Amino acid sequence: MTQHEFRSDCSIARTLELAGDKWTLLIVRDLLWHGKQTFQALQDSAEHIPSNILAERLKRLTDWGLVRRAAYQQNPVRYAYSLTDKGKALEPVLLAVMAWGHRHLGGGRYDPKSRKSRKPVAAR
Amino acid sequence: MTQHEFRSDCSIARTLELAGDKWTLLIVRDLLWHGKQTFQALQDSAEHIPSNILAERLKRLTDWGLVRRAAYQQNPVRYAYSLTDKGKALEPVLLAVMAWGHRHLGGGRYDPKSRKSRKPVAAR
DNA sequence: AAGGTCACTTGCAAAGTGAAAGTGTCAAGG
DNA sequence: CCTTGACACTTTCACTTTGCAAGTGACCTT
Repeated sequence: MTQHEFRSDCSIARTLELAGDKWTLLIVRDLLWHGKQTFQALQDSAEHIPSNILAERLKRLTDWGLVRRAAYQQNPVRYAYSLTDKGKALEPVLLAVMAWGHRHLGGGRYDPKSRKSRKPVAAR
Repeated sequence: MTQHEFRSDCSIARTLELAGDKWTLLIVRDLLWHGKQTFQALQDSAEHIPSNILAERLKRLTDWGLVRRAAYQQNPVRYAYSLTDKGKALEPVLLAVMAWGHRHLGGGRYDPKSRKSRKPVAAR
């Protein structure tokens, strides 16, 4: 991990320096829950992340040790991205964010145990 | 709340459209845990949020119904910001983010029950 | 040789960010 | 009465980030 000057000691402030944007947690979501492993697969998600942003975020997540990149074949070389333990440890964050968005923004819900998604619901 | 076109049905993607930046959750943190109520108090936090950003985020949080603004005195008018139930419901998100940042980025920890902060710890 | 896939990279306009200074309201002090 | 000061923002502007589109290079299939 690159050494980094944090704004403050606050764990929340620090985490937001890594993941405080509209895309990073979606990449983690796809790696953790939706079996996406390749650049292409990540790019094809419903939210249509621009490829330059995806490349930059994967680099950052790799630098910070949440993601690793490995060639899974040669000729042609193809890479698989996967979460490290540090990356997988974000699951409770995803679950809490999802629960809030489901309850208050009417978004869908995904159940990691059954690996199934439930329909969204009207916001209250 | 302003009607808003969400990128997708995903609850996480939706929540990130509201709170996917480096500041929003810190404002919620200060309102929820640190007794900050005024613009000034929020601005004086350790992370030094720029005042234009603070104003814009408070407006957004208010539009989305997580925060309310009320004059607590006249002559001169002074405003107090506070969280609605919808805003308070973000506490589990804050807790999960904080736990991750404490464990993996060496940030400090705050205990809502005792209202005390613990020292940061070296990252592993 | 031509076309296709994958994994990015580049170019560029538009939007967002942040430091600093400014505005308007009112109260208190000299 | 006039200056100073607090509070709650707003404005300005340089700089950075974002996002769309197109391009690149490696390699494979037809």
